[in-house]
Amino acid sequence: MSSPTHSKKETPINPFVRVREDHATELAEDYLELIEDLIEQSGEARAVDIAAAMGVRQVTVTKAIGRLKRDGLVTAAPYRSIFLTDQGKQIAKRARARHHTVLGFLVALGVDPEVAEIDAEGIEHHLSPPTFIAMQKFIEQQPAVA
Amino acid sequence: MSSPTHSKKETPINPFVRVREDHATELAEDYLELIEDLIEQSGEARAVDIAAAMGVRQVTVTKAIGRLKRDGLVTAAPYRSIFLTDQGKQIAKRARARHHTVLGFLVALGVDPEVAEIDAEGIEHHLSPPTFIAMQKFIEQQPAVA
DNA sequence: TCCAATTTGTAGCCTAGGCAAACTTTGATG
DNA sequence: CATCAAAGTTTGCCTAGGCTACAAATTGGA
Ligand SMILES: [Mn+2]
Ligand SMILES: [Mn+2]
Ligand SMILES: [Mn+2]
Ligand SMILES: [Mn+2]
Repeated sequence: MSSPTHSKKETPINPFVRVREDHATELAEDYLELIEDLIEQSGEARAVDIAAAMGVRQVTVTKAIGRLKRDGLVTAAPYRSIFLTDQGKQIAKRARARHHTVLGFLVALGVDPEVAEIDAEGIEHHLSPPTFIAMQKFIEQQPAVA
Repeated sequence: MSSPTHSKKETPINPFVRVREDHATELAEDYLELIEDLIEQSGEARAVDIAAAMGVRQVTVTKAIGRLKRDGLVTAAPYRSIFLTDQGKQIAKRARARHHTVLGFLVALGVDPEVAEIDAEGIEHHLSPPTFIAMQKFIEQQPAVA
């Protein structure tokens, strides 16, 4: 047969549909990356610290963690800190690499690092592979900053 | 007095808070731009066309238009087409200019125009003024494509 | 040890933004 | 000018992701 019935996920042609899909996975990616950062930095990820970093209330974190648990991305026991599953770690790793690249790209473009950090947090979820690759190439082609 | 009590809107320092704010205004911007496009192209903006363009059902458009009406950005009477208020037109104009710049930037970066169109639809809502200006400068500095 | 501050959980509320199903209005056409 | 298909509305439902208020558990310090 030509053209397999199911490839991977049918990339939508409609830009607005794509944006909605991007947003559906956004919060998970940001949470997972943050949880890994907290474990790295302070030894564990507590809801209170996640809440402070995300700028939301703890109860909002609790509900989000519940969804991540449901989706098999974290493990969490009551009154205990939060851990990533293998799948969660994979997503966190990719999210971090992507974030790093977008940040580097914006800085290479001449944007102040503080502003770049803020904008990267939103932009990073809306990049097709070709756009991401173009950003990587741009960074490489940049002459090292003096 | 030094530092006025209220400036304009207190730009948040927390990237995640900024992203949430960006998303809160996103749908309005995209709808308004689209409505103006439809009026330009076909003489009027009908819910059925908005729905097709956005990739949602008509009832979803109806509800969204209700929010835009509530916020003073459109006028709409039952079973009639939709019009922008002056405020709605302003937002649409800015959104279109911004969209155009982001698209041009991605193409200048070497991204295929079709892909650029898709990615621009998400990226455009997450740009600080300095990043936007950096994109404009990059476009200008680009040698004209042969 | 114990107790009070911190942290987490629970209950209940809200808005945005999606959907399907059924009903109503409009307007083109015979 | 009656009909009927297309368009729009209404109703009711859902999930995500916010919030407050209050209850319960944990834990470090006296
Ligand atoms: Mn992000
Ligand atoms: Mn976004
Ligand atoms: Mn958009
Ligand atoms: Mn747009």
